[in-house]
Amino acid sequence: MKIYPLHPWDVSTEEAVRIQQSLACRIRLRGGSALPALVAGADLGFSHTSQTIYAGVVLLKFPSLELVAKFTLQGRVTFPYVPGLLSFREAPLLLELFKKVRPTPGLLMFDGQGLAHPRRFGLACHLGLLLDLPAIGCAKSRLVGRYEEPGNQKGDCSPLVDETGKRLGTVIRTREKCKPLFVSPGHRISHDNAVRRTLECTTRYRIPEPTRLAHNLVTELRRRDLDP
DNA sequence: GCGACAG
DNA sequence: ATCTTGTCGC
Repeated sequence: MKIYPLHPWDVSTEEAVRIQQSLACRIRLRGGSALPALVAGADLGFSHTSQTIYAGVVLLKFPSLELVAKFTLQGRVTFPYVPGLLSFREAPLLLELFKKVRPTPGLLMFDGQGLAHPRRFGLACHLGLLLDLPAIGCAKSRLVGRYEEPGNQKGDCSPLVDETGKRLGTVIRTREKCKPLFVSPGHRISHDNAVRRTLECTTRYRIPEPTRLAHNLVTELRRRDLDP
C-alpha cells in the first residue's frame, strides 16, 4: 500500500501536538456509503519485559467477514503513551506494516479514536489521512466528549458530543450487557456510515471482527516470541 | 491542587 | 497496553 509521508515522527510532544493541529483540517467527514470489498483491521501488542512491539493487520472480505490475509511486523517503541498522542506511539510501525499489505482494502478500522479526540485528530484520522483511505476509530473507552448511556440492546446508539454540542462520534452497544464502544470517523467517512459499517462488522462479540482478529493476531505473535 | 486521561 | 484462574451469569 502507498503511504503519504506528511511529517516526521521523531518529534517532541509539543511538535506532535502542532502536527495534529495542522493536519486536522484535512480530514473529510463524508463518504463511506459505497460497500468496501475488503476491510482491514489493525492493532499493536506490547511486551512487558522489553521495548518490543508487535503490529498486525488482517484483511476481511466484506460483508462476509471472511479472513483472507494476515500481516505482521515487530519493532521498538520510541514514543511514550500520552493520552491524545497515541498515534505517535503506534502509527510508525503500523505504517511500515501497511507497506506490505496487499491488496488495498476499501476501509480501515482501528482500536482507538478518530474524530473524538482533543484536537479532532485521533489515531484513525492520522492513519486514514496518511493512507488516504476511509477509516473508522473503534475505541473501547472514552477519551473526550459527553454522552448519555445507550440502550441495552445490540445496535442501540447515543451521540458523543463536545462541550458545544457538536457531534464527535457515537457510543454503540455492540453486545448486550457489555460496555459500549466509542465509534468516530477517522477519514473519508460520515458518522452514519461509520456506525453502519461498524455494526456490519460486528458478530457475537463486543469488538468488531477486523480489530478483534487483529488483536488476536498480535497477541499470539507476542506469546510465540516471548515464551519459547 | 484535584480529577480525567484512546492504548 | 500487560500480568492472571477461577468464576458468576446468560
